[in-house]
Amino acid sequence: MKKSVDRAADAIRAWILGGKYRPGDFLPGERELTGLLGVSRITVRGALARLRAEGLVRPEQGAGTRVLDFRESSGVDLLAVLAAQRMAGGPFPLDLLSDLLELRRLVAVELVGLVGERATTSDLSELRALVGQMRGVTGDPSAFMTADLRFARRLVRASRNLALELLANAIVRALEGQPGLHLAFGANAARTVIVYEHLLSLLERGRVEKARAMTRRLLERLDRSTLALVAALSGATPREPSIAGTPTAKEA
Amino acid sequence: MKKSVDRAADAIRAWILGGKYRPGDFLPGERELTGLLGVSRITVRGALARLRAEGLVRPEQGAGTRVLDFRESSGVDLLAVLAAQRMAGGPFPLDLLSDLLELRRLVAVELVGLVGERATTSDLSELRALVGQMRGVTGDPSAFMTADLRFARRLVRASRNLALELLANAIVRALEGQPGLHLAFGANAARTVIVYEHLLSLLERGRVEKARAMTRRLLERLDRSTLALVAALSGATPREPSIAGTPTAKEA
DNA sequence: AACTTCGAGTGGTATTACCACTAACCTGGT
DNA sequence: ACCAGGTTAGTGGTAATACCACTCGAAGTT
Repeated sequence: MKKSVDRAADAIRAWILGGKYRPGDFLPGERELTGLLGVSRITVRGALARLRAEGLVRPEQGAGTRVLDFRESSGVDLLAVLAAQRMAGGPFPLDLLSDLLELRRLVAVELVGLVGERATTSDLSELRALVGQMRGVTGDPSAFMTADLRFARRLVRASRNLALELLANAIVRALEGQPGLHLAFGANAARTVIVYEHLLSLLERGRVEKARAMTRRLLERLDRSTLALVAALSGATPREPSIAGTPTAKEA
Repeated sequence: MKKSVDRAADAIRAWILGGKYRPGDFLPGERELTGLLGVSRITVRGALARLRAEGLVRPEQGAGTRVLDFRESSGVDLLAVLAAQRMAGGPFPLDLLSDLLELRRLVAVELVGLVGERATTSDLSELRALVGQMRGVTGDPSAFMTADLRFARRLVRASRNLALELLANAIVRALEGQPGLHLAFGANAARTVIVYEHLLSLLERGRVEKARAMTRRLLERLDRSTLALVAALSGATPREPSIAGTPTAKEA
C-alpha cells in the first residue's frame, strides 16, 4: 500500500508531465493543494519536497512553487522516476527506453576500456565467478536479469571510479522498473554468457581496444533486439494479454 | 542566508559521511534530533526527506531511519551534494574531482560520436556561434567557464538523447560548485576555442572517428592539467589565503 | 505619471495530537 | 527451562492550527 505522500507526489507529477502546468507556471498554493488532493498540508509539502529533489519544481518563498523544465534542472536520477511514472497509464516509454539503453551502451564501452587498464587479477576472477553463476540461471529470465546486473555492478567497481558507480546505480534503477525487460534479457541469455566470457579473456590478455570494440558491437545488436521485443510486447499486450509471447516477439 | 532545513540536512549528512553513523545503523529518532539540532520536528523531517532523496537514508516505519551505503543506493546526482559538502570543512575532494572529470571525459568522447552521426547543419552552425561567443571572453575565467558549459549543453542537445542531457546536467552541477575550477578553465581558454573549432570542422566533414579520438586526447591532457592546478591551489590556500594565485599554481 | 505604502497571499517553521507499525519485553503456558 | 502470545514503549507518518518571513501588486500619495 502506497502512502498518501506517494500518491500526492504522483498526482502532481502527472499534472506537470501531462502539461497541465508548464515550465514557468506556478503550482496552486499548498493550502489549495490540500483541497485538490484531499490530504493535509504536511503531506502536500512532503510531495513537493520530492518533486523538488527530482528537479521538477522550485519553491519560491513569498511567490509560489514554480514548475521547471526538467531537461535543464533535473539529473539522471529522474530517469527512474519517469520510467515508473509513464508505466502507470500513458503510452509506453519506448523513446525513453531507447535513450536509456543508448546511454548504458556508451558508458559500458568506455567502462570496459577503463577496466581493461585497471582491473586486478582478483577483479577478473570474481567476474569469472559471477559469469559462472549467470550460466546456471539462463533458464529463468528474472533471475538472469538480476545476475546480469550484479555482474555489471561488479564490473563497474573494477573501474575504481565512484562517479561511474553512482551512474550505474541510476541506470540500473531506471532499467529494472521496465516491464518486459527481463524477457529481453532472458531471450539472449545463452549468448550473453558466451560474450562475457570472451570479453573477460580479452581483458585478461590486455586486448583493451579489441574488448571495447566488441562491447560496442554486441550492445548495439543487443539493444536493437531488446527494443524490438519490448515494442512488440507493448503493442501486443493491450489486445492479447494472455499470449504475449507470440512468435513475432521472439524472432524480433 | 541558508534556511534551517538546509543547515539541519547538512549537519546530519556530515554525521553520516563522517562515519558517526555507519551504513546499517539507525539515526536518532526524529524527536531526539529536534533536541540535537535545535529545530522542530517539521524541519527535521524536511532534512531527512532530502537525505532520503539523495539515497543516504531510508526511513522504516516503526523501526527508525536507517543509514544506507550511498555507493549502492545513490545516483549520480549525489556527486554535486558531495562536492558541496566536502568543500565546507574536510579535505579537498581531489579524488572526487578526478573521478568526476574522468566520467565527463568518457561521456564526452561517446557524445561526440553520437553528435557526429546525428547533428544537423543548424546544430553545427549554432555551435559555431557559441564558440564565437567563447572567443570573446577568453580573458574572464568565470565568464569563460559558463560559456564553455553552454557550449557543452548545446552539444548534448545535438545528440537527441534525453538521458545524456540529464547526465550532463548532473555533471555540470557537480563541477560548477568546485572552487578554483574556473581558473583551470580560464588557463586553457585560448587553446580550448581552437580545439572546439577544429572539432566542429571535423564533424562537418563527417570525420566522426577522428573527432572522437581528438576529443579523448584533448580531454585527457586538459583534465590532467586541471587536476594539477586545483591540487596546487588547494595545497596553497590553507597557508596563504590572500595570495592564492601564486606562480606555482599558474604553471601547473 | 511616478512613487510609496500596505496588505493579501505565499512558502517556511513551530506545536500538539493522534495513527500505523515494529520490535523487544514480559507473561503465561507447556 | 523453554517457548508461544500478547502487551507496551517507541518509531516514522499524518493531521490541524498558528505564526513568521517574504513577494508582489493594488491602492493611495505625491
